[in-house]
Amino acid sequence: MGVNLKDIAQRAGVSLATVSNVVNGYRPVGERTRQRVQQAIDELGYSPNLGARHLRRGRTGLIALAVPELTNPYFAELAEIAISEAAALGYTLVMENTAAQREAELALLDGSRQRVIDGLILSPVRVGRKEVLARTAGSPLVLIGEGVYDVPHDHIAIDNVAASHAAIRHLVAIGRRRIAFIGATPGGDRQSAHLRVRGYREALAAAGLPYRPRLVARTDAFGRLDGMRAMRDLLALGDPPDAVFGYNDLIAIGALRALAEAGHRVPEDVAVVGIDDIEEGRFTAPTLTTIAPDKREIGRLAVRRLVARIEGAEVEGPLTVQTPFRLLRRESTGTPDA
Amino acid sequence: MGVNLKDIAQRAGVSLATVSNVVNGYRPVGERTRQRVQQAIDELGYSPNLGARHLRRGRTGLIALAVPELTNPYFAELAEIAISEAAALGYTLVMENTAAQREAELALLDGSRQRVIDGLILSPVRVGRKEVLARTAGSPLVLIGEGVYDVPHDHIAIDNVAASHAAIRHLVAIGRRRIAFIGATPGGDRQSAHLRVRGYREALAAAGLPYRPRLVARTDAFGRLDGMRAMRDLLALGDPPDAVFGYNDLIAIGALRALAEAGHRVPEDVAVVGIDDIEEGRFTAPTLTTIAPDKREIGRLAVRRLVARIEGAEVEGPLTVQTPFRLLRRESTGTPDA
DNA sequence: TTGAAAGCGCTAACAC
DNA sequence: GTGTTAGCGCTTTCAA
Repeated sequence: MGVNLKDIAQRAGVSLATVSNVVNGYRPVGERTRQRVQQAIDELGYSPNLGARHLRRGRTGLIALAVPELTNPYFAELAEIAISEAAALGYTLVMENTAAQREAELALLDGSRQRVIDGLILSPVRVGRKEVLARTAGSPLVLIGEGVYDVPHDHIAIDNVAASHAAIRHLVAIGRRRIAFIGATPGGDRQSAHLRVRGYREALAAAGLPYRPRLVARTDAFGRLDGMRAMRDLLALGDPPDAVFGYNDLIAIGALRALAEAGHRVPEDVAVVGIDDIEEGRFTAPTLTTIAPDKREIGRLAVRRLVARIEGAEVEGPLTVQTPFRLLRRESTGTPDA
Repeated sequence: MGVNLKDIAQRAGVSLATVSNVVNGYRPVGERTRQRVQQAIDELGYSPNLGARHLRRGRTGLIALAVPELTNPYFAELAEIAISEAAALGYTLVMENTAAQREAELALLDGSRQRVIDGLILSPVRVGRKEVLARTAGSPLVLIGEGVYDVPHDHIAIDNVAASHAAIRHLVAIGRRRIAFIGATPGGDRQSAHLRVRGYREALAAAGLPYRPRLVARTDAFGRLDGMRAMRDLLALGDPPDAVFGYNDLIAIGALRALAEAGHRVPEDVAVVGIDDIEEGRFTAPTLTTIAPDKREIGRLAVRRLVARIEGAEVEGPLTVQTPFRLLRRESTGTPDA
């Protein structure tokens, strides 16, 4: 249907190769020839058939970003950044939704889809080191977020333990003593949940506060509903917490809701902190204090690393990059930043 | 790099065509032969090169979903549905973010990208009938959401006017008289904003209430921040509203925030209604009354229509499909559903 | 500086 | 039921 190289070559009275060279600049073309070709291209409205180009080059120009839940604003915000970065580098980004399913993550790793995409950015939650190592697909892989360590792939993440420390230190600094954590995982999954719990425990210890297992609430998933339910359970304890640190902002927002329903004041009765800095947290009542990862940095770095690997470029620096984060104090801990 | 048809053919001692037939079922293959081929496929770990297949078939297997903002949960939720529906039909869905930019929408319509994708689902906000008609790209187009009418393309949307009616009727029914609208557009863009304003005016008239232009707040964009600012302005009026209808849930949530900051009670002083039924609205304090479009229906229908067009199937029924919606009463209008 | 031509891996029309 | 083969549109080597 479309106009192709041959049409242009005929119209301009040159060979296919010459047209290709005008389009790709693979080797020099005489000025007059180039003009004739360019004119033909403009007149006929040619644009290359990327499928054919990719077949020839052995690449598709597609990279995938696989996230456990697209409806988590954190991933939506990350996706928006990654999409534009990929476009800037001449790649098209395909979104995959693993729905936090182990099979979906394995399928991605093992490349049932892999023949179509040149590389994969994966936020793993149900697979670990072993599964990543067992990967057979040959295309580059960049891991983001969760903690699958000691694998021969690029990995972009914040320092989860340090992030927890920062959150807990803040809560301790405003005088809280019974600090709960919501979002521990039942199984061995969600490495980052383990890391965040570890940071929580370490920070409690550093502050001289006791670790109370009953204040660590497990959840099956990591959405608002999970946070709300867990908070209700915590409030039902004989001696409820005076602060809550959520695995992520959605959980913290769910906790805010449960607290409001139960008539507790935030932050007076209970202070709340999350992680992710999703926009929603700036509009809750009260606004949500959070640990803000540098999403722009994560999204851009992940795409750039992946593309560099695909194109065989040298990548300097270590495989694992820890991106910075900041504590954003807002109303839910009573001490908004300026 | 990968294993290809030829490798399998050699291994199994058959021709390329036979292997292709085993894989695609284009024509029958003898049972014994099929087994030998299947064994070779399993042993060598073959999976077809989709690029080559698509080149041959003249299709890429890619469809695009272009939305004005991926970080609007409405679109994220819609995308999640569309991605899985596309996968079920054997297509891969590519997300495009137009960022509500006219140029981005035009580029999509006119197919600078079009050679790679088999079809496009577009939520237009800055282009109208004329631009859609001027489209040169030949691949199928399905419009969702906004009101670009009288064009020869499938269009899936809710009845915006009727949705407004439902919202306003509800507010009138609970005794509100000074009902504001937030999210009118300055220029000629966002057809749906015009339609929603029209529904608002019609419903006011039907209820015998005066139309007060000062209660219609314009916004540049349609996020939480826009809603918050507009609400602040409305509150600064000599005679502020006793109810607010937001163009969408994000705007309504921004309005909630402004009301909370100003110390107004919702719904006692001001009732609030949005449109979209994003999950966030179930967790705000108070929870948000909203008009809930059937996102699942919209997402699935859009993908199915598009695929049907791509594959040249007969599509019955009219081009424009209006999907159902429901009013979900929650705390922000004081009368939660059961 | 330009042209001719060999495929990339696959499908489908045409043979047998 | 199976094999042979001509391309899909493009890039890139080899020649001129």
